[in-house]
Amino acid sequence: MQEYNFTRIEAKWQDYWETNHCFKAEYDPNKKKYYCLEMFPYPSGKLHMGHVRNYAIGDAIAITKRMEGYNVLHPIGWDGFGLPAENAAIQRNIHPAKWTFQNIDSMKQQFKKLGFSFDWDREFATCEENYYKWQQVIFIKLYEKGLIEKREAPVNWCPHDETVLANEQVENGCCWRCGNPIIIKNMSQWFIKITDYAEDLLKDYDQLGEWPERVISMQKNWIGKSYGLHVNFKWKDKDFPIFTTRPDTIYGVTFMAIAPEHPLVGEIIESNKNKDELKAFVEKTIKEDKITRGSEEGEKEGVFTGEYVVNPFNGDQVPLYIANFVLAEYGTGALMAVPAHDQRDFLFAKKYHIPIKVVIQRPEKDLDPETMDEAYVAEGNLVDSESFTGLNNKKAMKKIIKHAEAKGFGEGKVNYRLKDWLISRQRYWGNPIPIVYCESCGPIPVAEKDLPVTLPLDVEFKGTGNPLETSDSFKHVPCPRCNKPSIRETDTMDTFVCSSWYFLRFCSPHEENQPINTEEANYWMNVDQYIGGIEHAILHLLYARFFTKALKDLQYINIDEPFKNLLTQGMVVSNSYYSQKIKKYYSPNELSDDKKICPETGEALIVKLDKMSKSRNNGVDPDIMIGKYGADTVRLFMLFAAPPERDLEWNEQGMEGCYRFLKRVYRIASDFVSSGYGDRYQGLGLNDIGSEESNSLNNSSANLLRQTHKTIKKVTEDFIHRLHFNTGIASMMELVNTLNSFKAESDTDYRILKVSIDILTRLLYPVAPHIGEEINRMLGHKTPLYKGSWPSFSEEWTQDENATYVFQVNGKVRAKEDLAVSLSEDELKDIALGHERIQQWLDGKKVVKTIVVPKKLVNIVVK
RNA sequence: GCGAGAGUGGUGGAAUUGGUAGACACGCAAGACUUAGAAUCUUGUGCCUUUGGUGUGGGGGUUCGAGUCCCCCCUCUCGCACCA
Repeated sequence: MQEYNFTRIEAKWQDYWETNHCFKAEYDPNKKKYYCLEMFPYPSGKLHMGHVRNYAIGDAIAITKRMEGYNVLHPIGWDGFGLPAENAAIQRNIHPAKWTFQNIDSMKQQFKKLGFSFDWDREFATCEENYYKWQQVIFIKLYEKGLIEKREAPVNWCPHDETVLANEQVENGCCWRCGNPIIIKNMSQWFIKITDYAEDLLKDYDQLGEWPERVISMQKNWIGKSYGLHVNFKWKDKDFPIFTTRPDTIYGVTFMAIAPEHPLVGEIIESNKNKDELKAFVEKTIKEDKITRGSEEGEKEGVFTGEYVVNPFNGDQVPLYIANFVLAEYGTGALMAVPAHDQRDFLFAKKYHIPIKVVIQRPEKDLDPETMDEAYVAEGNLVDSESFTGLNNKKAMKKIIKHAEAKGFGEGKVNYRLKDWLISRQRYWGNPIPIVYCESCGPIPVAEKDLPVTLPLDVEFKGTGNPLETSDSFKHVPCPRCNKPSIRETDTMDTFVCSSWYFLRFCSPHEENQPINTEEANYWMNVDQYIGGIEHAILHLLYARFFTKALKDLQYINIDEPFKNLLTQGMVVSNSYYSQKIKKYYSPNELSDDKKICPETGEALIVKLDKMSKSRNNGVDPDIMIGKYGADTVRLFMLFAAPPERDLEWNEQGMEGCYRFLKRVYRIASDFVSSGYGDRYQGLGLNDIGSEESNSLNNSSANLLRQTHKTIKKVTEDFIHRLHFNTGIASMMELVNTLNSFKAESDTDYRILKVSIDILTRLLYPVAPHIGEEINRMLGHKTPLYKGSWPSFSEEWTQDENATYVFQVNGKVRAKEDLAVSLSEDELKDIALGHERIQQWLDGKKVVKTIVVPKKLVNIVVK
């Protein structure tokens, strides 16, 4: 018997796959395609277990689909631009490009050691000229189409990373990357008009296949569509527009509120005698960070401006307040307030003694501003609303909007919470925005023949300011149109732009004349299965959906949605051990066996499950695990321990279990080979077990044959239809348990054994490919499994001859019996009723009813 | 507050259509082999007062039968959150 030597086996097959380019995907319109893609990694330097899980899932899918006969595209590349490279430059004086490519090299080695079936011939990094050049071309096309513009706006500025951020990249008022609070600044910046596509983004969810409900709901939430009335109030002679989703309450407006950041604020407070006081309030509020202002507990504050605004519906003059809770970026930055029917307005009115006017009365007709202690927000009939009085408030909405439209002071409007995507970044290690500013011509795109605009080397990384500003050779260039000395844009693009179309470039990565080869992209797209972390629910997934739509409108492709099916895998988590006293996370290896006591202070440590990370000191190094157990075991465990969408708890003992399983598989196969029967049955397949032969089998080989068919059925269902690898693997373990105790004696037994091991090998291949190929070769197959086919089963052989019937009395199990499935309902009934153990329970009772469920149970109902 | 998801043995998890709850694995226990250990193998393992009772967060309901369907409640995780 040979030992399971994973080191030798894995090196051998990895070498074979690489040398023979086994997973190279070829464009062939005559073949049915399958595009399997995992979110490409940021080259941080080392793979972590989260990566291993992500790619183990994707690879299992890719391999299965190949075996099913699809032409599979399974590419890999690198999200090469980004801030960590620049930070490394500042801290360690290494150029971002060098740092990035070194990291790519080492991660690539790790990928190879894991044996993933990527098409390495399509590999690229977004920081390579041949990629970012084409992104600059796309930028210019979008710019020329009016989908990109530069404008002055209040934007999110991260003082720590010294760059602006898109709305999507601010979490709870903090930078998504470094976690420091952001501040709002007015700056002139580049925006991509994603808002033009808000409606398409909402509409096309129905083109998607399997997407997690929560991702869609998060996106819908983010886009934030609402219907309402855009109406012009009047301040002095000026229009004072607001947006409301409650036009039915328009006659109940008793004050107006405006955001402190609103451009009209200066003018409004100009003539006030308490001007300085008002100014102080505005400045104080703007300075407060977003978290305080946005929190629920945050006090609602405002100041009266001394000005009045006129309601165009009834001519009412209502006081105008500047209030801290009004958002400058939503709607028009000002709002109408109806204290009687909006809780926030109600609290504000009470605080500042503003009148309350009821315009919706509930059926009891008892609403009275004097006695109300909260706003009435339910349905009712309008009162005090001129010609609309008496109408149900919901029905009145449309009529009120129509009225405003007829009178010309307002219109029905759809409002979105989604803002345009701010893509400027004041950083070096990103794709340069290909624009030159000329004094006479204005902003001019760089000519395509001069692309790409490359990143200069004569820059300094000082840790303050944009390093590109320090490069004279980069900044000072002639105008592309008139040749006059001009200044080049020094902002680079948000790295999320790079990841918004990489899946399209994978379809034709070597295309030399355009960003995307339309024919090939139309063949491969869309991505049939996309796999990645939930953290990109809004960011990357929304941007990529938008980009796909915009590129369709530029006629590069003919599809609306990039990702047909999305799988968001859970995190890999493990226990973290935290000492509160010395504020330190311990690695499990530093602790004694019970892991609960701090070795330095003796206090009880805080133990909890956390996402694996460096900062919590609870990470497990994939390299060490691969060295100890082999890539197949590591991959198998990642798939076996939990279904993909759930968080996976790291447990090295679980790894041991998977390792034992593979060793057992290997032993069974090598025992068979050394039995001498291996050679005799070369080429023998499952379907070669003839029906005559199969009818004359003894019990144990008939069982094995049946279980083999059943395992194919189960694994097919789990791997292909449900993507629940854990249960498919479990059923293979059951088969192995049977094989383990199977004693082959006759020639027929050996034939069945051979076929069963063969099938097991093929089912195992997607989740443990090295050992799969090795055993396949050991069994004498000349064709490697990567060219093999997915096994099929015969339905007939998945059916047992006998089933364990449960006999119940009044729904309680009282007896069990193995019986032939061919028995009729009446026969079953008789057997159950005549059963000794059952009769005890029938004694003195009357049988009311008997239920027979084929192959399952007989339930006798008695009184 | 709104939205989504989850709650099953000592642990990870299974039960796809209402039909034996706990597959598979870990752990644990006993045993075999061994001078001993490691490895491997065998057997057992929800709980209890065991011819039986009880059990899928809690309470009710539908049904011959509920982890699964319906109603109410509790807890946890994630996302959004003054969105006018």
